[in-house]
Amino acid sequence: VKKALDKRVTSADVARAAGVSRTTVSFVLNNKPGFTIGEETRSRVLAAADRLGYRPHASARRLAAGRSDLVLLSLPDLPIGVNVARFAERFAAALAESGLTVVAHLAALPGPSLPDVCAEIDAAAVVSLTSLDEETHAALRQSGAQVVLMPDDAADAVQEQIGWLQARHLIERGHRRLGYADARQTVPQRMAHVRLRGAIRACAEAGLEEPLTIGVNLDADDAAEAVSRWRAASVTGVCACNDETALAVLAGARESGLDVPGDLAVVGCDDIAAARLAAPPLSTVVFDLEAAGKQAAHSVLQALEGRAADVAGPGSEPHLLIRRST
Amino acid sequence: VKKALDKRVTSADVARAAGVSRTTVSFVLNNKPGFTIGEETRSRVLAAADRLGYRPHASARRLAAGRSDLVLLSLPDLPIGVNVARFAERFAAALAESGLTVVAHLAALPGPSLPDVCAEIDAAAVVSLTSLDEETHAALRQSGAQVVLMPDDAADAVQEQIGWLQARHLIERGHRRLGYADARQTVPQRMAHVRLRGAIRACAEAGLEEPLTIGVNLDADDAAEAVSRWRAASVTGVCACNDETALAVLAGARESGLDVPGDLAVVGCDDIAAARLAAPPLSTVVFDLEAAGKQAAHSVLQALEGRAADVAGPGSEPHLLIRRST
DNA sequence: ATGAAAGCGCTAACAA
DNA sequence: TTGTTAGCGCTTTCAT
Repeated sequence: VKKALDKRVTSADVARAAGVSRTTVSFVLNNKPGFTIGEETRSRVLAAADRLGYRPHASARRLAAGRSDLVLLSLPDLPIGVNVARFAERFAAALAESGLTVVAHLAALPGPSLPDVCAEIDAAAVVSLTSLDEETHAALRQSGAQVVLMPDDAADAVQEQIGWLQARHLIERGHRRLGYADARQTVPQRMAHVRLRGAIRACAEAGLEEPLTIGVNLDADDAAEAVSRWRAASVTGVCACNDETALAVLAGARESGLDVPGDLAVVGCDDIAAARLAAPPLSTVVFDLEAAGKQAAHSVLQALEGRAADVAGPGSEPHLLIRRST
Repeated sequence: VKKALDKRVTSADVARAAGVSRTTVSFVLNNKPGFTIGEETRSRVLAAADRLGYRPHASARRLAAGRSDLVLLSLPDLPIGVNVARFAERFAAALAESGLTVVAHLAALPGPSLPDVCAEIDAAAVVSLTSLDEETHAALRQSGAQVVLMPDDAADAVQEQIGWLQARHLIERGHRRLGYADARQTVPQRMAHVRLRGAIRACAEAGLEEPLTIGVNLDADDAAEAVSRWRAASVTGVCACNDETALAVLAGARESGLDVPGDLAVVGCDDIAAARLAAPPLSTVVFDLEAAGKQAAHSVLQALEGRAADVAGPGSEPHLLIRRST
């Protein structure tokens, strides 16, 4: 038994060690459907591969086979919250079962563009959590991606619905002039705009002015300033683009000596743990991306099945609900 | 001009279109050091490549060149916080400048193991944010990774130091019996144990009993129960493994009608926004992973320079400091 | 049931 | 300065 430390173990090495041809090795290791492998040969090959610590060269395999088992998941924003985490969890679980390998592209980081990364790893499928423009989409297809999945209009509608729910929540409780707290400090949440649109729609439907939008840092002093501007404009209820921003507004109101929700009502979005633990607990819109993760995985699988699929559809309709705490 | 929609554009196509050989194409596109390319030929090749929308087949390139420009960043826990985000940001920025492509492995997700993923994408380097056991490390090397980077003893020492700092903070303020709040609900933070060790050491140094450790869910009721157990054991100060858990303890204390920090002092770790926005604001240990990210990138680059490097060293010493709020 | 041989698309000596 | 040629490690038809 000789241990080679410097050179890669190739399938030829395994073949030699097992006294068979490379073809046989390939058949055995890939469990080829044409089940023509003798039991003794099979185990001999397996043993040799194991003993030599053989790992097939993935790039060579992709080149020869002309297909890839890699799925690239593009995550837009960087501190990754629980919602996206749950999405990813379901997504990965479903794909793992089919032997696909998921790697993530952290789009918020500096570096090569999504199509470049896709090309570099030679992914079979790309799933993005944000809509891609036509150009990017074309580039992805050209990069070899066989299937490209992204939120479609339906998914956007869900985001819009979130803003709508927030505003409705406040309007139903008698608020006639609303504010909207946008995140200023963090990486701009790409979905914030869509949500705002929903809030605007809710106001319009109720015959109200559209919300007074103010960018808020995750800082009590800064939020206090925003709060005073809202107060000056007779705003009594504020929708925040996410829970962290909502917590900032809460802190700002507290600093201004205001009672929440008496003087100022706040509703967030995401249902992060910290929001539930705040005093008073935040009202927040909960949306469940788990189902979407599973569905996205199925779309990918189905599309890859025929190895010829195109842009696939929605990420399903997450259950939207508002958790009332105030 | 013919547009082929079904077949991949290969370097041969470009060569044909430009009326040169594949070698020339390869040289031009890779900007080979042996700068022997005529200006006219060069532009002709570039034009043809662009016109055909040529993208080199990355797998084929890796196979032929025998090297990879992929770096796999393994992220252990899934909701990804700001610390790790900042680390990744610096890390990616430094590597992007050198033309390396970073993709992330979300280790918390179900699916193939790190070595498997590494092999599948054929990464040149792997960086993990948690220590890898000897077996995994060996598997990674066998998977073709030329450099494997992970927190070493020094990095572990930093984590331990965090726990120590938390405990010291409380001890210095006169607390003689400490509690430790471990996360129960979330994916077990792999570093929590190391931190706890630091807290234990601080207690030992001060001649105190070791902290009473209780697992706490991110839930006020559950935390309230933990709080009453601590109170029963005369605990007056609690170190939490992270800020979210600390917020839960805060909520639990509030629910029990206790004054913070009067009746129970709490110190977290991570300095998340929500902690700063809580009432009262949380004391927390801040540690800065940005420097570590940059340093990790440099280690990778240096190691890859000689394409022969081994396990590299520390992730530098983050600046540790405690933000006192109470 | 197994092996021989022809590539997959690219790079990199070596010629010319 | 450019083209010829020989692989990289694997898959896969086609013989055997």
